[in-house]
Amino acid sequence: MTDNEPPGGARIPQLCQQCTARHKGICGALTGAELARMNKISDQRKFPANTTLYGDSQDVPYFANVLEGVIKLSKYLSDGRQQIVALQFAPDFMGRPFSSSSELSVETASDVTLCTIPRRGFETFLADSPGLQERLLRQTLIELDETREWMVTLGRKTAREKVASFLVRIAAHIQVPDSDDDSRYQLVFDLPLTRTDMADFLGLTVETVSRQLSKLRKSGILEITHNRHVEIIDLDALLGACEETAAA
Amino acid sequence: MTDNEPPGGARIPQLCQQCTARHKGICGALTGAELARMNKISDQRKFPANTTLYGDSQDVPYFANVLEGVIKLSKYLSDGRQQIVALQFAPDFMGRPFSSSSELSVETASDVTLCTIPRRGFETFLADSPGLQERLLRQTLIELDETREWMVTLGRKTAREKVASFLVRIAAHIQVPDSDDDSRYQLVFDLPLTRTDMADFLGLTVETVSRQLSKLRKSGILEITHNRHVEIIDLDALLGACEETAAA
DNA sequence: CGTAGTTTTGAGTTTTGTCAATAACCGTGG
DNA sequence: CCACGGTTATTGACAAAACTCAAAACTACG
Repeated sequence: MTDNEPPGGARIPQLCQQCTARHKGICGALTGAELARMNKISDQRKFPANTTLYGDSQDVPYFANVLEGVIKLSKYLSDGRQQIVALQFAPDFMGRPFSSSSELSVETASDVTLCTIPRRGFETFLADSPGLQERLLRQTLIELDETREWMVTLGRKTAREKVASFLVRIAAHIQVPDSDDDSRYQLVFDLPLTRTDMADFLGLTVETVSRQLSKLRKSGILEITHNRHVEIIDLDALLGACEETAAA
Repeated sequence: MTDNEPPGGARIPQLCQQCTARHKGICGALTGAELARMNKISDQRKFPANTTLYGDSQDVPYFANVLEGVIKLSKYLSDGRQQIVALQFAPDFMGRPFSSSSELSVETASDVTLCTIPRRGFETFLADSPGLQERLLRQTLIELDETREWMVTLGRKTAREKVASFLVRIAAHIQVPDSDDDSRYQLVFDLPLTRTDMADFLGLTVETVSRQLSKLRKSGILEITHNRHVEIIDLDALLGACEETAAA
């Protein structure tokens, strides 16, 4: 592929063409020319699992599209209790424009590839492009919806329902390398979180998470090998376990 | 005050001038001319406590600024378990542009005054005014921050900490009629929620909420009369009770 | 193979939930 | 002003769910 700019300046950069985020992510709002400009200031970077990208009370110095892997956003109480408040999967957009008063810690849960964009550059960009701003508003509203959905899980579900809901959530969002299965749920995947992280996402203890997983395993709903590798055997039963009716 | 339009068309409508939302709410982003246009299609309306403004899975047909009172947004599980996912106080903006896939029920918790704007009108407005869109994005991001903050309460705090956190939250947000006290927290106020609603916001049962309130009362941190009327006696102790360290 | 880190399992305790009874509050009408 | 009925809140006794602490099993990796 040549690098010649066509007269209109609307060529889509090579890098962005391959990028998953091109279709569903924030960049989908951009014109070819804008993409080219964005591409100039953005940077593809890889991080190993369990890297702290950014700690408390500091502004993240860049925005990013998650291209691969899972990011966890968490909050801490002063005595160390932790709550994971969001997981971000590809092609989610990561970052908080207009600076954040909320103190969040941003860590990679698995190996992660990001397309990073320096904060400053992105914010001028945002001011120029109403399309981008609308896209960002839409994505933020969706995140808000999902966060509220998870509040129901945290506040009102039992340990069993929480664990089942977590597995379903992962099955719905995770990307499995060379899987041609693009149905609604992945039935086979590796958990991107340790038991401790799962507990911190679900508002439970490690032991409770482990016990509930064991029960799901023993009742034949799923299989777990090597701690992380999950196969969902009975999807309907798992979906049912996300919200069990008292009666019956 | 005369009603003559000045040459520039930038007069601020009488109604909006008085409106609380004028300063902090969504309308602060508007120019005088825009306010006038918005004012033509908006409508001030009062609702008694415990009115369902909008039920599940329907789009709210209007947007609104909350001028007075408290709105609760809640979600239900199929067996009736309820979780309140947000409380909206004046001058919050209420509504979900671009339609919502999430099924929310919107009810008044107290008597409420709204400045309503028909959905259609607001959305064309939004498309025209980048300032409004940015304002909306900012407010949505703040809501997301607050929701995440509350997730920590739901997932990781004890019953006592939850109840204390709730009281502090109310003290920080509620408007008290003819109070000249504009400090950070109102020390005297009426609870806008029943014990049942408090329980549904905190992920607890009514009985647990009641017991924790009794304990706070008996330890001299606050007084409660007529069920709803709260006086905070020892604010520091209450703030401390929001996040208690294991040690000690 | 051995070691460090994770996960699972067990036993006992604590917190919170459940069920049931009592008490307080609110509006209405005598 | 007080009595009444309906609703809402409190309290108690008990049960269940989830947590804590401790030990054993598994996994990954040198």
